[in-house]
Amino acid sequence: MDTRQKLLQVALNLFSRYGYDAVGVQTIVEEAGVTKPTLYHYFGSKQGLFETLVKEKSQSLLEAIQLASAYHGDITKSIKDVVNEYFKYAQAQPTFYRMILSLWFAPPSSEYSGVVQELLLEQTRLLEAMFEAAVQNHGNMRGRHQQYAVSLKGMIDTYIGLSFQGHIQLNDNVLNHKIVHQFMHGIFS
Amino acid sequence: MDTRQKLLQVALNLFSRYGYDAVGVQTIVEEAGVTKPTLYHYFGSKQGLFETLVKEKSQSLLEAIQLASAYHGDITKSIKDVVNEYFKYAQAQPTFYRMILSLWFAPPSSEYSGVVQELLLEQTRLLEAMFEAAVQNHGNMRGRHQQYAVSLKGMIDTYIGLSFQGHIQLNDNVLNHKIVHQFMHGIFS
DNA sequence: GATTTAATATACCGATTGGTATATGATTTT
DNA sequence: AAAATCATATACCAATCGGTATATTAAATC
Repeated sequence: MDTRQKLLQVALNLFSRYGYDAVGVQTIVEEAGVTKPTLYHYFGSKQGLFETLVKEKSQSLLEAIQLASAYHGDITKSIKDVVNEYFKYAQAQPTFYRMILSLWFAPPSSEYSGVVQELLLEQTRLLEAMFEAAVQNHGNMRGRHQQYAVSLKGMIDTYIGLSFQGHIQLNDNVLNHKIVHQFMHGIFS
Repeated sequence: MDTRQKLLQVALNLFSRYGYDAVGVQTIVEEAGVTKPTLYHYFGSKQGLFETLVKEKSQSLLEAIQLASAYHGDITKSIKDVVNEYFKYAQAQPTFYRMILSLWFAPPSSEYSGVVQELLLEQTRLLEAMFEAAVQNHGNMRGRHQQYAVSLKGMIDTYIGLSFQGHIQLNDNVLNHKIVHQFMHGIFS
């Protein structure tokens, strides 16, 4: 692995395990087997390292959600696909997803909040677009895209969080079906 | 206000606004108008200050949930009361609740994680007891107390989080009713 | 009134923080 | 082959970190 990738990987592990603020630049470069100027050469700052990390790691998630959230006349199927992709990603990248979850409600003033909020916003946009497209067949959903998007996302993250704490397993088709069913029921009742 | 209370109040505001790690002891004592030995006299350490803060601030929430979660033959009503109390508390103590939310998924190694997890555990215990008591009238719930408890908590926190970000308003009886309805539907379907 | 205890301040500790000025090989471009 | 750029290291910076040894004042206890 080249130095740049090594730094990103080490940073992810450390940030995830101890938190962004608790990990010093010195620790990162030591574990990566390089020195500080190397890190600053690639990323400019600790914050720049974090931003690069989040953007590169989240790319595949955003692409997957974009595909899954396409609306083809069956909103229930789209939601199911979306939930599936989230669960798949959370299982494939648990360290990263855990880190993002832990920063969900981070204080807006913190230097890492901006990137995380941006990532969240992009996800919300994709989900909103899905609900917006479904309005043609479900008139009662009109004007509530954002609310649906954020509450679906909240529901998904809740279950992913529960899986991280060992309460449930995401590898469960029945669970997926129940979640979607529960969510749809919340919409149409 | 006496010095001790002042320190706790200042610490809460700073922790909530900038995050635990990002706030130095020096900043806290300056804003409180005292010096470091005073803080260490009362709380022993930065961590001790945080623990005291969490325990004192969460006491009223735990008491309210304990009362609301009592089971008197109508599980739907109990859940509704619980949700109500959570929403009331989150509105009364938004700064504190936001701080706790931001530490929900904090790395277990961090020095503040222990207290937060303990608080979460106490809440889960109360909710579990509620579902456990309801088993006599709802046999299909047997053996799932913990899962119900954590998912109800997750749902509540999701909505509280959404309100903090301006997406919804907790001051809405209809919302409360819908949440409980949605949750019950998830249980019995 | 004397003694103890609680509450506060001054001044300091070593360690660590994020970040950089400067230099040196290594690689690429011209 | 020369010049320029990239990638890395040594050695350092001021500032801040959490925490404390010591002293002093104020309040409570005897």
